[in-house]
Amino acid sequence: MSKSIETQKNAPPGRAPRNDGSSGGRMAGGERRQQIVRVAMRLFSQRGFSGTTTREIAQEAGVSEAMVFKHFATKEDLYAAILDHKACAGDMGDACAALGGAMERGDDAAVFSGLAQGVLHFHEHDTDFARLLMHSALQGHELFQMFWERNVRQMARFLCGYIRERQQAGALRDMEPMVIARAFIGMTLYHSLVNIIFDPQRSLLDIPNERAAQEFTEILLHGVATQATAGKSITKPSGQKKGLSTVRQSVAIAAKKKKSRS
Amino acid sequence: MSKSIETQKNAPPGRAPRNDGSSGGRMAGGERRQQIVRVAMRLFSQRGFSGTTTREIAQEAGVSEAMVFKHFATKEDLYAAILDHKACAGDMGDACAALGGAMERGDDAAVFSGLAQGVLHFHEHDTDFARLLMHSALQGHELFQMFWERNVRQMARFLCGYIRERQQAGALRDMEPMVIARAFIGMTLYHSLVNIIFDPQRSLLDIPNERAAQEFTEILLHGVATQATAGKSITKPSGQKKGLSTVRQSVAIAAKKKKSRS
DNA sequence: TTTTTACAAGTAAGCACTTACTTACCAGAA
DNA sequence: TTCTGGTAAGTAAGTGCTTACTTGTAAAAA
Repeated sequence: MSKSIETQKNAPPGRAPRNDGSSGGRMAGGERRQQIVRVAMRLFSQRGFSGTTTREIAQEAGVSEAMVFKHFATKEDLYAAILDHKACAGDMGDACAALGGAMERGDDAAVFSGLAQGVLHFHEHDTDFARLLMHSALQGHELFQMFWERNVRQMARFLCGYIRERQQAGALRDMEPMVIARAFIGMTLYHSLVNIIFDPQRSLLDIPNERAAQEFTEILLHGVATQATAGKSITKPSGQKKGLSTVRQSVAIAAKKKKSRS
Repeated sequence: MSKSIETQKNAPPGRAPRNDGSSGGRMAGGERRQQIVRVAMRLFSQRGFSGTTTREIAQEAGVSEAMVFKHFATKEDLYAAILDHKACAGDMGDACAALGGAMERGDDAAVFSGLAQGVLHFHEHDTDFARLLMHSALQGHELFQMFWERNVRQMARFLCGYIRERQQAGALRDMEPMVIARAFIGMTLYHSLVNIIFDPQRSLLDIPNERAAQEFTEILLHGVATQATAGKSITKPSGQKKGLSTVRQSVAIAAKKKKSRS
């Protein structure tokens, strides 16, 4: 829990709070700063960086434009402050730690399902930040790169490590672990994107996060083919299937060579 | 390097050369219009709508700003023209038609793999449009809504129909078809998004589209668990599983009522 | 000739950011 | 307690620059 910088300092000494800041009135510097950040995040996430004016931010925060520039030297600085603060906050370590037990038990369903639920819940209860991230990704902002490195990439590698272990234990099939990781993160993250951005009315599919996580896990682990078909399909080498398994074998070999990558 | 590339085509018909279109010179109205659209799409996709100026567009197209407004009454009109043109062009009917053979044969692997390849190739060779779509989705532009209705939603419903058929034929397990469709489209589309936007250097995973399509299909149909594990997990009814299947049954009933597609 | 394609040179509005000034708050001297 | 001065929180009204969009005019094509 890094309660970095921000506020803390100028403690209001036992005085009447006086002011919720929603409009007009005076506020302690730190609080006002936080409020501006909150408002700015909402607006940036809705309209994008260049689609949001500093005047709008000031207006919604109930202060004059000059106040915004008292706290942040430039508009870009304000943007960076948001991404910076949030990117560092989301640690991803907590999420992984919560899965520790399931991992040691080798309970794959719990591991994958827990991971998916973590991601889905995070996005659901911080929609603004998720949208902001998409904006900054499209914009190619360097702070998105940072977020990608610190969170997504880390998670993918972590998941890969677990998958490799389980493959060696014989519980998972011998496929390129990163492909499996991408498939699962893909189902989950895409589902979030649809819920948040593409189809917030959920006109196509409207299920609670827990169930989505379970179903995706079920699909990842066991597939959607019936067992009869599954067995047939795996053992029987049709033309196309043969091609596939050849590819897969060469991949497995390549993967072993590449093992140095941590 | 800012010299606009574009222009090549429009054969000057044995006339005074005069014009390569790159700067100055005359062009037939329709061609110039198309060129402006092409340039605008590239810029909008890179910097977003409000991040792109009409001056930049004119400059890159090798004309004056006034020309842009001769062809498009407003900047918004230009934006709409792009989305409109492309959204209507991508028919999704072709893609589905190409899968017809595989569908009649009941070759699930070919159907899913073909679909994934279609999507992956489309995004790869029209990266600008994919990025533009993301921008317009975030912006909540009405033309994205249209694209979603006409393409993504249609594809999802189509896929659902196929999945239902195959479930009734006993080839696929009895899960909510839309969940399966979302899972598969999710793997595929997320993979595209990573390649195009999040990690264009492909630092985590760099495989050709054909292989990605095959591997995702394999995962969807058969899962990643080994068969021993798979059998155990499917037959053994844990508490969680029971709850899940109850939900699934009610869904299946609802699905039967809805069945209009033949 | 007329029509179409083009652009230089605008204009008014909007933008990020600044300046010069006012107000609220609180510690400590009277 | 009551003054009082230092300072942080606040603003109205700019600054100069950029933006989307226009106008008037020239010239190539038909």
